[in-house]
Amino acid sequence: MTANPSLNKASKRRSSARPPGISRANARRDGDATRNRMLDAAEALFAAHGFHGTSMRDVAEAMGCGIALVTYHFGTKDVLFSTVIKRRSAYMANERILALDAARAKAQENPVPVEDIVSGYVWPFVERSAFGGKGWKNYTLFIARHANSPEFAQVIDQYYDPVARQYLNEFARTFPSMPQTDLYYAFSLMVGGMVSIVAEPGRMEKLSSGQIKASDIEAAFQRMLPFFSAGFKSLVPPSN
Amino acid sequence: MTANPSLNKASKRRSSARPPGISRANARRDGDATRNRMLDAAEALFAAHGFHGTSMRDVAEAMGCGIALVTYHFGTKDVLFSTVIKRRSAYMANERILALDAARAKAQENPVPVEDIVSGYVWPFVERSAFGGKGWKNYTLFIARHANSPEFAQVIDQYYDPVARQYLNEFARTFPSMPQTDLYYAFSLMVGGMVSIVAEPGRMEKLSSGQIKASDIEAAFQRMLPFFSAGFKSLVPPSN
DNA sequence: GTCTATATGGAGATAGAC
DNA sequence: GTCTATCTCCATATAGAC
Repeated sequence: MTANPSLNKASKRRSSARPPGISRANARRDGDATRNRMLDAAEALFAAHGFHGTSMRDVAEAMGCGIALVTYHFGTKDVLFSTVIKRRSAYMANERILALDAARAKAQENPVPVEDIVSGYVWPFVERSAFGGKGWKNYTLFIARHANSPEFAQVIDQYYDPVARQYLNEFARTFPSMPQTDLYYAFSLMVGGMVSIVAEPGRMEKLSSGQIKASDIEAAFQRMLPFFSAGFKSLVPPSN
Repeated sequence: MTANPSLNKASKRRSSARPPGISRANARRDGDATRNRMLDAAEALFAAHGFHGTSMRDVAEAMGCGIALVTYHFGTKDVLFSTVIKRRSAYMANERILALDAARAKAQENPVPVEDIVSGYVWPFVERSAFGGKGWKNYTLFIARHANSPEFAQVIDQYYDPVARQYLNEFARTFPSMPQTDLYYAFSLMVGGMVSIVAEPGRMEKLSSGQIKASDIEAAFQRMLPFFSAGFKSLVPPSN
């Protein structure tokens, strides 16, 4: 539930760090730290305005540097975009796998309860959105914004499909009588609902005339868990 | 289930139509027909590449005309965008209201079954996506693509909120013991799932290794209906 | 690793002829 | 109602100095 170790290595000094005693502190700065700040800026801008609504200039301006530095570090806008996903997807994949392993261990020989499978997939996303700080919040908005666009979903799925397949397999073990197609539909409805509810905190507030606190995403999870679990169960064919 | 009467008025001649016997058939064409073809082109392009990924030039090129004609008819890109929504939202709103009225009449004094409320809201969207032809298909993709982006959702909601509120009220009558907030969460999960499943037909095919026919969106509805209905019921507080 | 300068093309919007 | 021409600005990406 804490920061991913694999993310921390990005803040370590590289072997090509400048020798001590160099006066131009701003000139030769640490490249990895710069790249990370650039990813933060791009992540926030992509989340707020989308891929096509964000320019390399916008990223450079948010960084307080020239555009050339952005292309120096990432080459093209597409690489910058996919690197934003790559940076955080490993952590989420890991959390989801850990949750699945724990659920399996708890269930022992029995089928894993659907609530535990749903929770294992949904909670890491919701938890990071609510408690992961500004960076993770931007990232979940980023994902929500691009998830329904095939051109971007293709890039996103590249990082999320392997874990999604493991979860689909676990759902299949819990619901052995359910057709594969129904499992895919249910899984898709779950993911679509999950990302949409994280997408726009202010939206539900408007519909509900301010009854929902935008920051209270954790409360949303307490509804998603029974909602999705019951949804899965509803597709179990009647056993004659 | 047929075309909305309010859409047909767009194809009527305006009083400023050209007098009979004019030779330049291509020059002074019918403005409303042109506007509609332009909306078709913009709708398809916005659906495929999003607002920021589509240029006025793209729309003009798809039309086979100059850019000036697009700005002549719609002024700005924002107006073109919102007009795309406006053109079809009235039909959908009407279908949903008719379905709600029918469900109420069927239930008489009793609470309307949750399945009928869910169906009344979801079916018109799914039905148009599957059977409404290329224009409606593009429109549902258009909605799915922009639904999770606050800047666009604001424009979309402007046309959909009134009917959404009526449905929320009906859900509240069916589930009188359910807190309002839970109703909003459930409604949001339903809408998020609905649009995401229509968003990318090819996506589930990939996850399912081709077991789902992309065109078979109606089959998706048969899963959505029990899934969402069970989801709503799962949030009913236990009655002591 | 970071900068300035630039190459090349596309963006939204308007003017005014027909 | 439609066209050509154009204004002004911004896009991505690169070259080369420091």
